[in-house]
Amino acid sequence: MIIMMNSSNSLFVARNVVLVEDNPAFRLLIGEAIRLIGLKGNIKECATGTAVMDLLEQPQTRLDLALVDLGLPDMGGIEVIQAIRRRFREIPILVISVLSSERSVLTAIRAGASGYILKGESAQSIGQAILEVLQGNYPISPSLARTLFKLAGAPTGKSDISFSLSPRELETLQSIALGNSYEETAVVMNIGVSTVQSNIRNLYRKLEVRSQVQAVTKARDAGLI
Amino acid sequence: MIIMMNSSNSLFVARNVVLVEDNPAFRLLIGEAIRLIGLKGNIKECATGTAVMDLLEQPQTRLDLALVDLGLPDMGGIEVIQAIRRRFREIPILVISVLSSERSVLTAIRAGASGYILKGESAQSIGQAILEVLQGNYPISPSLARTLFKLAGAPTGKSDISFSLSPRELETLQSIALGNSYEETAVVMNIGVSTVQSNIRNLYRKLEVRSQVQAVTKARDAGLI
DNA sequence: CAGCGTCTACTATATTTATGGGTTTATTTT
DNA sequence: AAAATAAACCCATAAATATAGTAGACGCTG
Repeated sequence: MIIMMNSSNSLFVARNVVLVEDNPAFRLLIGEAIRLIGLKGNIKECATGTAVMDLLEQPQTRLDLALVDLGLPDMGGIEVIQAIRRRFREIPILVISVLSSERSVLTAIRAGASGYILKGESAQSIGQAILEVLQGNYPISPSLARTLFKLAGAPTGKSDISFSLSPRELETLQSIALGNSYEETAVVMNIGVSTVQSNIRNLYRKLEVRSQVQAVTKARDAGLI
Repeated sequence: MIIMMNSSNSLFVARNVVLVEDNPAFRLLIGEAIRLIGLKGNIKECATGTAVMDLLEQPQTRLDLALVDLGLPDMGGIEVIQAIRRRFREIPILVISVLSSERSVLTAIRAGASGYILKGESAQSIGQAILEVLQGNYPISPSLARTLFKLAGAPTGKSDISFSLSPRELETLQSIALGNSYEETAVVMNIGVSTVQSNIRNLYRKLEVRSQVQAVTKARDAGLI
């Protein structure tokens, strides 16, 4: 787990790094982490998303590494990541955030992050993570590994949209999603076909759809199935 | 990153461990890893999948940790993981394998693995990984982290089943999957409703289904949509 | 208690879908 | 070259689904 620090290592040549972080205290912490691992480079600090955008727009800008915080005052860190990734296809982008939610991790990964580490970590650990992304690895805080496993194993693709279907309506929808007809659904749910129709009608209204396929698709996207 | 070894730590009480591994050399390596971290426990070694099954069938069997190799002589390690997971809902299951493919990692995770480490690692690293799973973390070899990121970010869920739909049949199906009716599909495809019906009928036969929802579901699973 | 939502149920009609029957054309197999 | 196969098209019809109107029983909330 310990990466040897070798002064002849190519990791330690001068590098162009952008640090996106609005909080001065954390800028110091991360600066400390960078010093700890002996990384020499030209470090640009951006406190806002717009500052990053300005930097990316300049044609002469070169980057080898981006360290970005998700919580910025003016725009979402996710958009910043996407913008950086669009401009520099290959560079490592390490997220350093206080946010530990599944949603944060997922959106960051989808946006193009190469690693995700929490701010609770020590300067030493953060430095270690920086070394790893530079080597092409994908460091992640141990407490987030579980989240990552879950995401990898269960491709839910959950959206944050949530529909307030009643229990029976949900059951009805789930039965339909399995490919059951109204009649089959009525049998397995121990209700009449008329009731299935009622349930379907009501959940169609809630989901704003007008066919089984649309309902099932929408429900899948919303993670109801 | 370094976990302190503290003899008063609850990790080091006696534990019931099962080691599933057919190769004697690797059994020694893993035994060495266990000694290195000072884990005391009752270690059962199984060289075959059936041996594990026998063990699981005994009512008095108690387990706190499973270490399983994916390459077994008689049955797939995946099935072993599933069986262990069925019997013991909560225990950590650490995969120790030579297989580094995306597919191996994914199926192991879906089967219920709590960590995945490659056999190329040192006894020290393996021991470290064992400590981590015991703490509820999800250790993974650094070289696999990229795979995990990819899986988490791009939930393709592709199955290897492939159906030979003709181009028009596929188009028809895709239109239906968007929630279009036969009539709407006919318009966008510049054909008659009758033809849509024919296409649908033919692809139903190929997919062996009898409704839109079933067809769309099957096609999604097969990665056609 | 009046109102709202849920769950159940029925009737009735309109629309859509599933499935039967075909034809033609092109490709592959025998 | 004849036969078989599959794609793409059309028609007709029975089955299933969507939509509308209505309504009783139940529980919850203001």
